[in-house]
Amino acid sequence: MKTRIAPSPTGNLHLGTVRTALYNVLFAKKHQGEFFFRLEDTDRQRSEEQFTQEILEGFKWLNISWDTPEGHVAERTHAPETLVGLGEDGIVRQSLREAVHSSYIERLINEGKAYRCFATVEELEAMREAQKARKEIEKYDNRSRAISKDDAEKLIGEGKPYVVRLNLGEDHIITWLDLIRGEVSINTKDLGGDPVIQKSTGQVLYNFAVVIDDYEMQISHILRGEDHISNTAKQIAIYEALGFPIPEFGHLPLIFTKDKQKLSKRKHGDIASVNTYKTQGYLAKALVNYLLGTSYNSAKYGEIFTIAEAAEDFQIASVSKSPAIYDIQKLNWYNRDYISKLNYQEILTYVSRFSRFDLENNSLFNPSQIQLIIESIKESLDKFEQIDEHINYFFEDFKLDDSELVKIIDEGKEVILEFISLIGSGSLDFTDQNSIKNGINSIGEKLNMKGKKLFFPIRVAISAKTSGPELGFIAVLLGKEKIIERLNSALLKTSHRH
RNA sequence: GCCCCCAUCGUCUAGAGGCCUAGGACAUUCGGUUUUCAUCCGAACAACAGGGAUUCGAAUUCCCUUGGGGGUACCA
Repeated sequence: MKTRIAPSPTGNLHLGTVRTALYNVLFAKKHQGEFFFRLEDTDRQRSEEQFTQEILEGFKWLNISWDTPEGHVAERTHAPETLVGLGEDGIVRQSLREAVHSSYIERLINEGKAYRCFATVEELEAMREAQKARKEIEKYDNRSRAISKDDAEKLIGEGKPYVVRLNLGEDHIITWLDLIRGEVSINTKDLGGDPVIQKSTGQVLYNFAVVIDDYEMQISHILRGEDHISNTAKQIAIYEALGFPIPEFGHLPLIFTKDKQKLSKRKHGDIASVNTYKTQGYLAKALVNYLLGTSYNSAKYGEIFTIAEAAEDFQIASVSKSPAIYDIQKLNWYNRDYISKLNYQEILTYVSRFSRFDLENNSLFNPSQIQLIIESIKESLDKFEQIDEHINYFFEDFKLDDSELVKIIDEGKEVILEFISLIGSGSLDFTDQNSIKNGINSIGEKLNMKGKKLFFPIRVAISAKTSGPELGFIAVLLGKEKIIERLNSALLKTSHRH
């Protein structure tokens, strides 16, 4: 059992690519097979080295690794001993395999299974126009099938450009037993005429290169998105023409956005790019779990599982057939769950990377205080990017500008006034959070206030937040001076009464 | 247009003819805890797209309709 992922470096690492990779890894793992990586970098116009690097970094971040393929040495039609295009990194680069691809094209032409088509783009356009006018289905009419060898050679001699097309032969039905969908069949007459397999530039087309490469890499099971279903029919026709054994295919459902659009780099930008999750402080394991959890669920582990755990009872046939809608809330839930399972050292590492404050070498707080602070807020972190909005008031002063917050201060100024005078009386111990808490309680009794009315004004005054750790906890860490200072400056925001 | 794929709570899903009064998770709402917020705990809300057929019995099988999606290149 050999599976693979074959991304093309024409953009950032896409969530869909990762999901497909994950299922291939999972499937291979389940059957103690191998998983390979091929870079489909033949589109020189759109491929960029920068994207290649991003994709590789993304895979590294996600902790997805691959095996090194050996290839079909015995059946090789060309010289080298090892798989052409295989790098030391175990990656097969399609762009290095052009000669290999061409050799197979030649073979197909010689065997009469493919032919040269000299029709120009203009001719083909005219043909389609005419078909349209006649209300026929627009497709290539296989006009060049009949060109004789002599005529073809003559035209080549004249330097006329040509493409190579695969001869699909008589209309017939191509059927395969899809690993996920069951039997799928497509009539060759619906394929739009004999497909081009080599461009006039000499470069082979995607569908052809894929077949050659998958064959030589000995891929046995191809799991890919369902947007490839009609490619599969064409590819099977190529496998048949070449006499290659046909691998198993499985077509995964796509990921959609809420408006049921295919998640695309162009239209949905950031959310489609893995890099976004990395830079916002998602845990790779959470993203992996989320992605696997759409379309598959583990009978044994329920919602939360690693790839290794999922592999224990993975059944390819029970992967969902219908598309999954991207749900950031569920991803966030996974991420919170994974964060909560991290130990403090791990959290500190992440949090330090995302905070603008120097947490590991801090002048205001010692390491154990930092630990208290971080552990007090870690439960409310969707992603590490949010760290500073939860801890900033510990490290720096703030301006109370938000009208909601000012309103809370204004309505609760008596509480604040009372708290200031209580602190002034010297009866509160700022080394003991219970002392502070009891103090606040006594204010509640005195003013006959409780709940929100009592706590919110103080909380907002000292943290500019409506949520966070215990007030006593915050007060002890910030200290008496800072608390008084913040209470007083909060009062400046109130409408003056005295 | 043509071809192909898909169809269970708002979302991800469980469900392989009777275990389904359709289960779980996320989200939402309401309680409890926290004299506040968050956390945590408990509960509620909420779905088999529609119509036929097969069957003693259908979310599960078949057909049609509808809806959604994908493909239809000398892109990958």
